Amino acid sequence: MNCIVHISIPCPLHQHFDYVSTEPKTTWQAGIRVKVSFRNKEVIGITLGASEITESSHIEKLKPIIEKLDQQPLLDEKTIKLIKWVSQYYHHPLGECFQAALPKKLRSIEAAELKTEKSWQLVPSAEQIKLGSKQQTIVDELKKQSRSTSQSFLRQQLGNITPSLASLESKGLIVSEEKVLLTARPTSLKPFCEFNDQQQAAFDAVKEKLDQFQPFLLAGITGSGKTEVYIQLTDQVIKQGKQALVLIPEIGLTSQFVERFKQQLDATIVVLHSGITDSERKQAWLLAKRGLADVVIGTRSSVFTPLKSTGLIIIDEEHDSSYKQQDGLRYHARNIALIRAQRAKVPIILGSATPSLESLHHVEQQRYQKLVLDKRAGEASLPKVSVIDSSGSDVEFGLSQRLITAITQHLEQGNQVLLFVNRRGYAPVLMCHECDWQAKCPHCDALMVVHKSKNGLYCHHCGFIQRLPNQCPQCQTKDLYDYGVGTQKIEETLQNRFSNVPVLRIDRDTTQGVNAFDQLVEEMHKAEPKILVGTQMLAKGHDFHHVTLVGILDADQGLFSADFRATEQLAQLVTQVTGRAGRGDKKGEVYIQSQQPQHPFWSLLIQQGYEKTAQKLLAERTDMAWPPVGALCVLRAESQFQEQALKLLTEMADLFNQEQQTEVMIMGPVPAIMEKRAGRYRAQLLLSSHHRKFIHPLLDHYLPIFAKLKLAKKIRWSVDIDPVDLL
DNA sequence: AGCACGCCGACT
DNA sequence: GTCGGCGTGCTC
Repeated sequence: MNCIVHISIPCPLHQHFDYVSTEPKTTWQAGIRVKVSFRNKEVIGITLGASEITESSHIEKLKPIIEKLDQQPLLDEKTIKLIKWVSQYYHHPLGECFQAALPKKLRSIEAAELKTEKSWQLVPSAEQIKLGSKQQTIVDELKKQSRSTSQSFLRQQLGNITPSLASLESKGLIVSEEKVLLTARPTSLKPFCEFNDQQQAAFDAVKEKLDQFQPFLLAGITGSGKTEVYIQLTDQVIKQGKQALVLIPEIGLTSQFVERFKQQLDATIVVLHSGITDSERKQAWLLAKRGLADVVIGTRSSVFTPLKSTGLIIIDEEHDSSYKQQDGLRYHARNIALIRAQRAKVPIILGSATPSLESLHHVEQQRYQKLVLDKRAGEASLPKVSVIDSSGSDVEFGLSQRLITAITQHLEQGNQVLLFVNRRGYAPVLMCHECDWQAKCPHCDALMVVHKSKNGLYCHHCGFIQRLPNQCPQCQTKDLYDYGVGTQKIEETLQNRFSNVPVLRIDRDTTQGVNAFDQLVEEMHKAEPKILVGTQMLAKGHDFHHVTLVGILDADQGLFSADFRATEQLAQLVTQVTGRAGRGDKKGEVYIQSQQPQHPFWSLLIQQGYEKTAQKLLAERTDMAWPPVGALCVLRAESQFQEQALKLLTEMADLFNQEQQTEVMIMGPVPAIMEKRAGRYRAQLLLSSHHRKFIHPLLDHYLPIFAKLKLAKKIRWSVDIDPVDLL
C-alpha cells in the first residue's frame, strides 16, 4: 500500500517535497517528523499529509522516507495551521517556520519523550516492623506525602538514601514508579493580597469573557498591580482545567516575574527563555503539549508552544520591541498570539504601562477593550520630572551641575541614584588634535568606541576590536583625545566625585558572567546609598526600591532619529524610567538632560502624560498613513559590493513599477542609514499602503518573480512584514 | 541556502 | 595535458 507523503523540509524554498512510503496513507497524519534524504544529505522534515499514488504522480523521481521518527504527530493540527499562517503572512518558507516553532532538541532525531524520575510510596498494607533510624525517617517522610515522592526530593531532604530505599523495597514496605518529571510546586503559597477597585474591575471584565475571543489592553502604570491580575486570572483558567500562555520580554532577569507566579499558584509552571538548557526546553515544551503544564511563561518564541487546552493568553509589556524577531523569520509574537487567541476563542491580555500605538489604535477602533490601572499600591505619588538644558557650558563629562547637585542631595539622604546613558564604553569618539583623524571601524560606517578598561577600540556594530593607539595613525602625533560619554566614563567621573559611595555599572560589558546581573541587582536591594549607571537594559521590569533619583543623560537621540518609531520609544522609555523612581513613602525625582529642553515633546510628555503624547503621535502617523493606521513592508538587501544591494532592489522596484501601483507606494530603494555594517553594504526598498490587504497580494505575485532574478540568487535579501524599525 | 555540474585560464 | 575559477541550476 504505497503512498506519497508531502513533507516540509528546512530549506529556503517556498514549496514542500514528496516522498514515497510503503505504509498506507492513513498512517501519515500531518505533524510527524521523518528522516529523509534531501540533495544527498539526511535531514529531518515534517509531514503535511499524504495522498494516493496516481498515474500523474512522477513516482520515479521520488525518494523513500528513511525513517518515521514519531508514531503520534509531534505537532497537532492547530499548531500546523498556525505555522502555515505564519509562513504565508510573513512570506517566509514553511520549512524554516517549522524550525522556528520547534525546540532544538526536537529538530533532531531525538525521541519526543518526557523525562521521568523514580518516585517512591509506602505499601499501605505493609506491617510495622522495627527499622533502622535512616529507614524510619524515610518511612516517616513518605507518610507525610499524599502522592508518591521523587527520589531526588528525598535525597535533597535526607541525604544519601539509595541503599536504605533498596532495603525498604526488598522488605516490601515501599514501591517505586517512574513518574513524569514536573517542575517543583511551591510547598506553601503566598496569600492573595486583596485587589483594589480597579484590579477587581479588570479581573471581572476578563473573567466574564473567559470562553470567547476578546483582546484586552491592560493599561496599568508601574506598581499598579498588573501581575496580580494576571495571576488571579490564570488561577481561574487552571480551575477550569485549561492552560495559560504568558509571554514576557527578553530581559536579563525574568525571575522576579516568574517567582510571583510560582509563589501564588499551586500549579505546574514551565519557563522558556534563553537561560534554560535545550533539554529543559524540550521537557517544558512536551509538558505544555501534553497538558501537564498549567502555565507556560516564556519569551518571543514561546508563542509557538502547543497547548492541549488553551484558556488564556497574556502578553506582558506588550509594547516591548523584543517581541519582534529581527532576523530570519521576522515575526511579531504579539501578532501571532492574537491569531492564536482568536482561533482558540479565548481572551488575550496585552499589558503595559506604556501601550504601543498599535494597541491604542485598536482600542480607538473598538477592537480591544481597555482596562485601566492608574493607582499605585501604597498610595506612592508619582515622581517630579524636570528637563535640564545640557547644551550649556556647565556640563562636565556629560553631567550638568543641576544633576550633580541633585545626586549629592539624594545620596546624603541615604537614597540611591539611577542614571541612564545610551552608550556603552568609555567614549564614542577618538580624535586627533592635529589632523582631525577619527577612529572609524574598517567594516562599518561607524566610529570606534573607546573602552579604557580594556585598552581598546570597539565597534559596537560588528564586534571588531583594535588596540587603543597611542599616536595618530595618520600624522603620528601623540595628541589623541576622546570625546563624548559612555557608561564607563560616567562611572569613572561619579566614582571620583563621590568617592565614599559605591558606583555600579550595568551594561552588556558588566553582565557577561552567569550571575553578574543578579549579583548587581542583589547589591541594589541593600538600603545603602549607591549610584547605578547603565544602559536601557536597566529600564525594563526591574524594581529598585531605594532609588529616589533617576537621570536620563542623553535623551535627545530619540527626538531626532531617522526612525519613525523613535519618538514613541523615547516616550515609553522616559515613562518606564519615571515609574522606577520613588516607591513607598519616598518621593522620587526624575531629571532628563536634553540639548533641546524647549522641544514641545518634553512639555507634552511631562505635563500631559504618556497617553496624551501617544495620541498626538498616533495623529501624526494617521496623517502620514504610517503604521498602525497604514501598513509597511521592507525589502532589504546586503552585499559585499557597494552597488549590488542597491542594484537588486532597483530591479525589484522596476518590476513593481512596470504596472501602475495605485494602492501601494514603492519608496526607494535607498542605502540603509548606516550603509556599511560588518563589511556589507545594505539597502532597502519600502512598500507602504493605507491597508495591509493591498501589500500581501502584491508580494504573493512578485516575490516568486524576484526569487528568479540572477542577482537575487547571489546576494542576501529578505522580506520584513510590519517592520519595527527602518534603520 | 548549499552543492554539484560545467565551461574557460595558469600551471606541473 | 590538468587543477580550479565561480556562473548556473536543482533540490522530491
